[in-house]
Amino acid sequence: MGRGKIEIKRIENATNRQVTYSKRRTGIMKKARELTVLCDAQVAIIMFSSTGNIKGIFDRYQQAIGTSLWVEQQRMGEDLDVLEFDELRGLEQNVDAALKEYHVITTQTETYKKKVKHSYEAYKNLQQELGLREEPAFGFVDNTGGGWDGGAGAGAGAADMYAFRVVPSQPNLHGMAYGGNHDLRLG
Amino acid sequence: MGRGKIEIKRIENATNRQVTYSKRRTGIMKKARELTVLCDAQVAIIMFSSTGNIKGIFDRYQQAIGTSLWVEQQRMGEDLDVLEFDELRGLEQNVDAALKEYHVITTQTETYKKKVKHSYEAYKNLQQELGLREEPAFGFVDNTGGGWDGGAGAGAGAADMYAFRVVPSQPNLHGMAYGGNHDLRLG
DNA sequence: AATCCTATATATAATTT
DNA sequence: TAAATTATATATAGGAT
Repeated sequence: MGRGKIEIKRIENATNRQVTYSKRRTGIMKKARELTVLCDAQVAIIMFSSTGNIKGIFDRYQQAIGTSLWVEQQRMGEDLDVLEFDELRGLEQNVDAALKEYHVITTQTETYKKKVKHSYEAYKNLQQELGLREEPAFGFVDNTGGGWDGGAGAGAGAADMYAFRVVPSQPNLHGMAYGGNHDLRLG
Repeated sequence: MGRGKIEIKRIENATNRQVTYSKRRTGIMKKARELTVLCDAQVAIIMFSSTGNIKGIFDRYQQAIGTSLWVEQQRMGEDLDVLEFDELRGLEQNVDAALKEYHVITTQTETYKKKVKHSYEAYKNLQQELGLREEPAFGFVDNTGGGWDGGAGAGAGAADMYAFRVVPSQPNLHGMAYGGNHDLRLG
């Protein structure tokens, strides 16, 4: 897709890798946005690039907490970025941080909202039937508020934004309380 | 990108919409897979198409529970699908179901695993500092098991799979127990 | 290291099978 | 309908700024 054909294997040169990441990320996000519009679909994309420099990360962190750890945009078709890093903690010796980028693209319709609600109920049932026992450590969150309909009657075709972030813990699927074993010792 | 140029707006014809969804989904997944390889990045994509017929959905559901609600693949660069639907529940009148498709593409390195662990710790701290209070309803889950390193020493470059699914609830960020108000009444 | 610039590689809309 | 085929629209690699 360019002047030359490239083999799909890790780009060893860090600069080139970052450039390619940036370009291709843009491309994927564009396509995802198109898909949401064309097919009335919901697409959520989370990308974690393994590159990124500490200065840039720290700058973005400061900017982020300037408002909130959540950086939300309610306009449809916009991207959403949330960043967090380990520099902040300083509890380990690792020097270069993970730059995490969260992107969510979504189209929200009343019809969809209903469907999600139904699936949610169905899923709860399935969990019981299957007796799942995993204790997940991360959480995909719906930040639209307490309920599925957020406010008043809500006009058809209203746009909402779903977002993702890392959360500290979750109960297991049988109602266990928060506070399990999360001693994340390395090696 | 085809015989004719199309305008980026909802495709009204349901058949065409589904065809386009399918084709473009394949395209996006391919690009995401390439990105993970080229840039040593982690990319998670979740797509919810609003179309899909009941028969096909039910077939896929049966296939899914034939093994597990989780359909996992440990090979790197593979996709992951988890499906659930509201036909199963039948608690509402809605006829056509939401077909949900979860796709996760990931490259897992020891370095990355460390970074995630650090970010996780950092995030916990930030949450306390910011006093976040949201009670998310969905969860992005890490299904690699109890800890970050799953087993023994673990060889460098080992591939793990992160997956996403809907979970029934989460505690808030201050340690509240599972079992809050999740009465999802519709409008 | 971002942004612009093309030549080329890919994705895909329309069409055919 | 679904799958293969193409003509065309887009994405992007490599280069210049």
